[in-house]
Amino acid sequence: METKKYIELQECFSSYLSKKGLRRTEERFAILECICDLKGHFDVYVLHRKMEEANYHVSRATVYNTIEVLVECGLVVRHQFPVSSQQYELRAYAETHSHLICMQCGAVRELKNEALQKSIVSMQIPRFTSVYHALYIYGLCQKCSRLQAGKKSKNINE
Amino acid sequence: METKKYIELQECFSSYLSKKGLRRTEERFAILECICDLKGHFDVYVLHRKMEEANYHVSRATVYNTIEVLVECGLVVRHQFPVSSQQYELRAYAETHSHLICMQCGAVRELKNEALQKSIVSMQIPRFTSVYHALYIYGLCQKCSRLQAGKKSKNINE
DNA sequence: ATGTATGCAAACCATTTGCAATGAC
DNA sequence: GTCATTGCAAATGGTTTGCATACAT
Repeated sequence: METKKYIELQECFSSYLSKKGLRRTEERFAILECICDLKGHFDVYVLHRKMEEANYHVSRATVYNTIEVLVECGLVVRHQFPVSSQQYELRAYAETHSHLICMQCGAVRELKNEALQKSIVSMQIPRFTSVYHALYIYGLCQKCSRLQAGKKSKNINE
Repeated sequence: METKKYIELQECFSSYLSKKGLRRTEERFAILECICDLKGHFDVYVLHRKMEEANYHVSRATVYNTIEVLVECGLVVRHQFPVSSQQYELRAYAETHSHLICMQCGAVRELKNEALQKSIVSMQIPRFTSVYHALYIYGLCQKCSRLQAGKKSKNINE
């Protein structure tokens, strides 16, 4: 991420911390900086490892704490329901409601579609103040799609 | 869920099991039936408890195993990235890409919008075979929105 | 009869918690 | 100086695994 953008985020984080009466510690800014370098998706393990690799030691507890603050202030997005266990739903229900996620190999790819994003953002929702959204499209990536097609033609004789 | 719909799902599950050479056990159908009764979101804990309450005992391991099969055959949706740990992303990145999820209290509400769903489904995606999608809109529910507004007016004097 | 599926309990691992030491204010 | 934040290690809790038993095919 270009320096200018990082500084904006840093300032945003800094003013959020002040506003909330939270301390501006070296660790917190180091973690935000590391996240900026990671660019895409990450989990605590990856983030923590990256920081160790850069010879910047913070405890995992601090990483969790800082991420929490970053999520609260809206700089970081948590890609999950806000409960700890995995959530499921009958597909029949779920479908009545974009990352591209391959159901086979788990690869995650981003999809940009301005028109769609626009229509989501401009949607009027009663009794809800929307802040941001995430669209996940599940399916098969090109590679797995081909593999599956291969299997299918074999299975014709079953 | 009305009986007719459950039977359809049961048949779908049954034929999937046959096709894959998996056994059609009593437990597997009991679990699917219980999921149909649950209707909305659930986790393994809730599902397992519900079955115990109905005096139908299955081990948690079996619940996990069966859910896995149900996800594979597309009857059940897993509301998460296909990795075990929570995934994060800089909001600045995530935004370039509908459940209504309250960022404050975690309440999850469903939002239906046919036009939007239609435009998502009809979207042409290169090198990806889409199967289903999930749109999460994060923000504040009415209750928390009011609480926050209350706080803000207090904080004006900060 | 064969080998998959189940039940149980132990193992695993991401995340959280408790507490003493540190350091931002 | 005060008290939030950190680091460390232990605890927690959802999920997975190993293995003996049960049962669908």
